Amino acid sequence: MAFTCFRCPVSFLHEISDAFRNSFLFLSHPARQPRKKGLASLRRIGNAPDMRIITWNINSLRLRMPLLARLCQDTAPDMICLQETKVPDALFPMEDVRALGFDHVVFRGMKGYNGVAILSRQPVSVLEDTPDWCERGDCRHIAVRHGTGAAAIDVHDFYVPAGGDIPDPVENPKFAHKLAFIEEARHWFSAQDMRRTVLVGDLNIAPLEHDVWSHRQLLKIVSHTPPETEGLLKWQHTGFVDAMRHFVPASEKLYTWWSYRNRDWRASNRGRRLDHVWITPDLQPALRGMEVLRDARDWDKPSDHVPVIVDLDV
DNA sequence: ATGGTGGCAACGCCA
Repeated sequence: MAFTCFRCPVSFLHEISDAFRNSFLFLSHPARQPRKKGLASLRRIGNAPDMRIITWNINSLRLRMPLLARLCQDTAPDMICLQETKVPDALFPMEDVRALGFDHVVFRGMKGYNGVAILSRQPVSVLEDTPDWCERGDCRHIAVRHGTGAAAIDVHDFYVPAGGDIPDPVENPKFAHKLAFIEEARHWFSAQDMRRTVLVGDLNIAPLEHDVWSHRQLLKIVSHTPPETEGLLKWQHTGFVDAMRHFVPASEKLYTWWSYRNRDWRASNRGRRLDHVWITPDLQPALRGMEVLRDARDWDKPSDHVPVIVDLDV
């Protein structure tokens, strides 16, 4: 890649136009597996949804490929939005991902850090007209259109900068970058005419009091400081509603991340809700269920984030 | 108040 190109290239699996090959591919993959009973607690009503989307900061796709396979077996998602894939595009494990039944994959990765990917069972097309946030060439956002015409749904997958340790934009350039990122995102989305849009990802901010284990003790901790939480809510209010809080009242604790640095994450339960699912209000009637897969935090060599599942009847 | 762990990639960064 030329040094002058700050934009990471978007790579995607070429559509296979031949009908015979399509049907062969379809048959060569296991049919969509039944939803497993382990999700009995899923906050939903009725039978299988039309579309199950999962967002997960996987913290290295290649290292945790077996966990991704398990996630698919257990939950049979239609689409998975990953963050922190930590894999350059040239090394993306396309064959492994296809073997899980995702024939339509888009990704934007770089060496060592960041990286996002969307895995889909059904065709998607990349939304090309998205900014290079803060002109960094970071791989922190990718978006697709699923379906066509009036039934189309746009899905944005974000990995917001963590922001370092010191909550001061003057002292800490990483914190300044984080604030600039969410401000730029707010501006961009406020200018969009959004319909049937889902925004998911690791937004690295826990905006509500009960999105953290101790509101008082975390007010000066990056991820829960007022400039971040206010900035994130302003971004959300450009046209989204919080789909997770649609199911879990704001008065109830809700976390998606537990630090590696806690000896017993479940006992101490010092969690934060850093991962989010937002939808435009026209999709609110389609909301069928949501689940934070807490058990994934105890899988072998876990990510510090757990998957969040949302079911839509679209 | 401090330090605790993990991934990547190379003996330090980032989270």
